[in-house]
Amino acid sequence: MNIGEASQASGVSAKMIRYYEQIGLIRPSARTGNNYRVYGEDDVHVLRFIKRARSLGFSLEETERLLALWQDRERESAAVKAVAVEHIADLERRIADMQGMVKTLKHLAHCCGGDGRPDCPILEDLAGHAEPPKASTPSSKNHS
Amino acid sequence: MNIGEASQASGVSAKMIRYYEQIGLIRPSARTGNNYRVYGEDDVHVLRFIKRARSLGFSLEETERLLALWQDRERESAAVKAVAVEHIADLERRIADMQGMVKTLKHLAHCCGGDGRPDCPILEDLAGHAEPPKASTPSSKNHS
DNA sequence: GATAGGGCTTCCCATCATGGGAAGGTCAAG
DNA sequence: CTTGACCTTCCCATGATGGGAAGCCCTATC
Repeated sequence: MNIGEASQASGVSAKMIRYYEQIGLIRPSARTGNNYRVYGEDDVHVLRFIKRARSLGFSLEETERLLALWQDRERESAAVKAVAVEHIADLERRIADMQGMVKTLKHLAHCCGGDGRPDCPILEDLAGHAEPPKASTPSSKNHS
Repeated sequence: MNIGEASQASGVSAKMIRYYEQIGLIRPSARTGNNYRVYGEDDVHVLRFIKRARSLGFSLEETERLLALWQDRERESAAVKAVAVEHIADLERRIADMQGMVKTLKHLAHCCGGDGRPDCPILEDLAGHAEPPKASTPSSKNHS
């Protein structure tokens, strides 16, 4: 199997497969005479494992740990669970942060007329109790 | 005011102040004879505005738009609200994504014994219906 | 006056995971 | 033999931030 076929079969882009190899997440694959990478079914399973882990939000580092545990027949499921639980906590922290933002923003947006007038509680919040400066941003932005 | 003092006063690191200047988010400040950047109260207000916007999750690009609107006396509050509303939608999308992950992970973690035995539904989920390969990850990781 | 320390300057590099694209080799079909 | 679709490596970009080096400047202390 070529890298393109492995990519198709696993859903991981060829670019990423090479990258994973480069950072040592997966082993360097075998090569054919023309220097093409060759993959087998096992490799595709590994790639799918990685893809699934990524889709659950695990970092590549965590994915590496999970991959190692997967291969270890002597693993204790507690070790796997620990990785998952920590990740859940991280996700929940980030969710809470974003929910805080949403709450504030919704309140401000609710209070904002959203009409043709310039008065805007959103800007007032961002500004604190300060007046806008005369010209603080580069007014002439010739970015072509 | 030096950059260090402006940093103190605004809560934005000196490094970031220079960066914001570099990317054109804020104007290049005046300089003293010794080439030090000098800031005034207005600059600090702008930095605080940026900081507050960032803390609400706005990207620097969105922050730039908000900053421009802040300075524009002729703005329509609808324009500001539009930026905010779009950002809220983005946050809610990301929150929903993460909540999906959390839901799945919690279920899996709940089903996992978390004990000394190797059986683990978390790994089973990640693996699909595949068996772990003999050796897919670099086993000897001499990363010092 | 010399020296030490702290602040400032610029410049380069690292993060994390991914994509884009160039330059060049290889293969299969027409 | 050409064309097109692969593959290879290498470099660059993203977004927002931090780390750190080399070198200049100012002030306080001895």
